[in-house]
Amino acid sequence: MKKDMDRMIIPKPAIVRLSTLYVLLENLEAEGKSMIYSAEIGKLLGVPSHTIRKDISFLRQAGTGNGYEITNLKNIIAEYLGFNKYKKACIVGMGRLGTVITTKNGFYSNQYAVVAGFDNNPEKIKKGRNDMDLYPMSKLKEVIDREQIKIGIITVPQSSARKVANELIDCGIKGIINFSPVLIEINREDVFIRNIFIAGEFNILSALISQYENKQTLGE
Amino acid sequence: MKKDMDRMIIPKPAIVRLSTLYVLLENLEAEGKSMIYSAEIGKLLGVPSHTIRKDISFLRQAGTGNGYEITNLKNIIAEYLGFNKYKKACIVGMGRLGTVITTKNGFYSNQYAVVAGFDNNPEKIKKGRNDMDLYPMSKLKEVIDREQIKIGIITVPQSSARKVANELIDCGIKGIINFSPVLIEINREDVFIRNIFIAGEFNILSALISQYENKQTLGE
DNA sequence: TTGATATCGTGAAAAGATTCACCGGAGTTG
DNA sequence: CAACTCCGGTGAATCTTTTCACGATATCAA
Repeated sequence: MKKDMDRMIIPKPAIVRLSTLYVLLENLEAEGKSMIYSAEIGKLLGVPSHTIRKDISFLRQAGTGNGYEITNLKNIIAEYLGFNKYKKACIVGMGRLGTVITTKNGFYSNQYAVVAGFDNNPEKIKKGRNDMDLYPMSKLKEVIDREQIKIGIITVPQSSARKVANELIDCGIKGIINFSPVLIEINREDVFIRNIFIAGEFNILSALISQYENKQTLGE
Repeated sequence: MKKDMDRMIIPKPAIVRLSTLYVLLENLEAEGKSMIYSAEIGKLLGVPSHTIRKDISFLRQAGTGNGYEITNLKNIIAEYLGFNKYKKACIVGMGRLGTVITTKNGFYSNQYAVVAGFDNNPEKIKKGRNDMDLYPMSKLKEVIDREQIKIGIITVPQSSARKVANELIDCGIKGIINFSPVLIEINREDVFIRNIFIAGEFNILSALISQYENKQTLGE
């Protein structure tokens, strides 16, 4: 029953899709649904059903041939992709955005826990409005080590984002979600950065829309 | 001097990179820098220099052979990708996240304007704390038509996200930035959705980190 | 002007991701 | 227990994207 033996490398886009699928399955499970078909998933995710089947087939252990059992599929994805390994995160920058993001109001899954918040403004770390512990920046390494945190969120202003990113990496953080509108230089293949770049999203949409329009015009 | 004639189709990932590059160039320009090399850009964006050169070469009109003039490159990208076409956006959901995102605190580029905010809670649209006009949901179509808005931001709770997305699309919106933690069904190729999915980002990082670790273990 | 150096631009090769098409197993029906 | 239908699984074909390698062009110094 070779499980780890032939664990192949999954295309990155497939990882991203499966990660999203996982959240979808969580939602469906909460709604009380128990089975789902590839075609249905595809519709919900906006991708063709064969893409879904292929993605799932990379896991090499899923279905029985007739639909997917939601809880089971969810667990297989979590296990295969290692979701259960790194559940703790910390956040640097307790301004308004940082506070909103980490408030348990449904904008982040309760599967993960943001266990520590940092800011170098003492005022910001006084307010006990959050569900997590707040610390000054000087405690960064201590807390990350103690809590074994591997994921960091950056919500500091532009000017200090890069510095903070480097500090996090030095403290052993392996994954960063960056909300600050600045690009972070990465030159280590063992650290992953997800830039959530609101200004960039506008540009991307703008470009996609007008590229689509051009295509239409050319085609006619 | 055929410009539009041989306008080729640019790979989507290249569009996304160029869109990000644009924001980088804005930053650099603001810092007073005037020239930049592909290697430098690559370092800042975390991609190899040849990828940058290739991306820029899709534009077919850029360099002189020795570095890029920042302002010029910026303008070429904007022109080619149509950034100057759709600058107006609206936002639905004036809760805390919606308010933070649209506050001019540096989290979104001043190149775009969120000109209207909607909410169906009359309380939320009373506070004059924002820089934009606020309306009840009933005015959606009227305002979108009048202002010729093509981009919409969704910051409503999970339960109504899908409904809101459909309403926006019905009103003629062509690009959506969705912050709600729910997947939106799209079955129109003329509407583009960018899901900013915080819970999903955690999963993705978690998966990338553990996939990396597996690779390391296998390789040794 | 000439040579040396640095950097871009791009066609072609390689790698990577998606789509296709068909096989086979699981339910279902009579 | 066939026969039929519906789906998932997956190798192979196709399509897309990235990487490579090298010719061409600009810059600078002497």
